[in-house]
Amino acid sequence: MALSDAILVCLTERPMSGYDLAKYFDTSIGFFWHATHPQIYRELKKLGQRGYVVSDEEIQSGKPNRIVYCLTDAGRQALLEWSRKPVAPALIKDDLLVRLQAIEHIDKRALRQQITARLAAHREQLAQYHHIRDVRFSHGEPEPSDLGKLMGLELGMEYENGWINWCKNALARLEPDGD
Amino acid sequence: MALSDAILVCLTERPMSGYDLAKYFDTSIGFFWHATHPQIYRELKKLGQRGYVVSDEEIQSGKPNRIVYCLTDAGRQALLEWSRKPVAPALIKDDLLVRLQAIEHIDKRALRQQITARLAAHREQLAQYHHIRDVRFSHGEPEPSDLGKLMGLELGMEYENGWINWCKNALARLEPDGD
DNA sequence: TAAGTATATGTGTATTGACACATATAGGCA
DNA sequence: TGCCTATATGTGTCAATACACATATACTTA
Repeated sequence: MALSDAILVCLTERPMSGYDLAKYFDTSIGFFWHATHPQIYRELKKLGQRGYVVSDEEIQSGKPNRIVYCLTDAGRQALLEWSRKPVAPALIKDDLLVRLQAIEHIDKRALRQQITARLAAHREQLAQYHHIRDVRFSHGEPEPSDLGKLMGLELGMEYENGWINWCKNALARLEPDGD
Repeated sequence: MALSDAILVCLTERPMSGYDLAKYFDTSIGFFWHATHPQIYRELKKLGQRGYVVSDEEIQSGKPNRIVYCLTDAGRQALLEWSRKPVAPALIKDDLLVRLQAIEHIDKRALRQQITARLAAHREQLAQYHHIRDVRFSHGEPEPSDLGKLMGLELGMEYENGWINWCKNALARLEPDGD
């Protein structure tokens, strides 16, 4: 899998151009999957060849024309079939944890600084999730189409909270030493 | 980065052959970084060319000879320099969360099954972390060289607990609907 | 006027990673 | 005897990913 599927998921929201998708990947879905624009443009072509999307060129004066992609019935079917396949849990795959395994062979001062920076980064990310939840989901029950997005946010919060707790404990453990 | 650095980290533990490393990547460090054996063998050659490891062939009768790799001073230096570079937080990158974004276009029954399976998988992983902690780190203060490994385990527990909480809430949210 | 930023689409290439295939031997089991 | 598993090292190849480069225009700011 998976970039192709992630794109199909995005296009259930609304028809989008490659540029739109690239921006979308930098925000909402980008919390759970990443892609650069060359990747997206190439993948869109493949999806078109498979008949999962159709493109429509929007003529624009001055700026380059937008090529807007739209899901086909075959694309929706592919998405449905993909959603039935089992998913393996993603592994953590984090540099910082790898470094920790060789704690006696690395620069401990740098390590403390990195954990401090991480703590700040995770707090900021958590604040961003809270902000999104407050502006989008604070008005009673979410609409059924938004439920998944809210659940995604909640996982993000769970994840960031876990890291924040860990960073605080880690710093407490590492502070005592002179270096 | 990073497979090369992960291998250097492993070799701080003890000299290892490619086969040893592949097994090591399936257990301890494998919680935070993954690698297949062809990848490891190729990377070891590159590390040798850079002078970060030296190899020593252990003659064995019958079985193929083991080529055991050992860190050099240059390798230790490279590890130290790597440990000073800032690390970006890893993103979550999880299929399940991507699917959730298109919740109205996927198979909801399959989704519930997948979350149920995930809950079980995360509980099992958590139990494994607890087991490792109990057998390796239950005897008072950990040795300095083991501190990082203990901290890694703790992050793993934080992570699995977050997922477990989320799965339980998610199932509660999804159950009510007939389908 | 020059520089930077946003819009919009691509190519070219290198690195990484996944996975099948290949080889060789010893030991256990049916 | 045949098959599977464990030990041990590789090659060959394709897909996925990252990143630099290329192009074209409009608008804003110094």
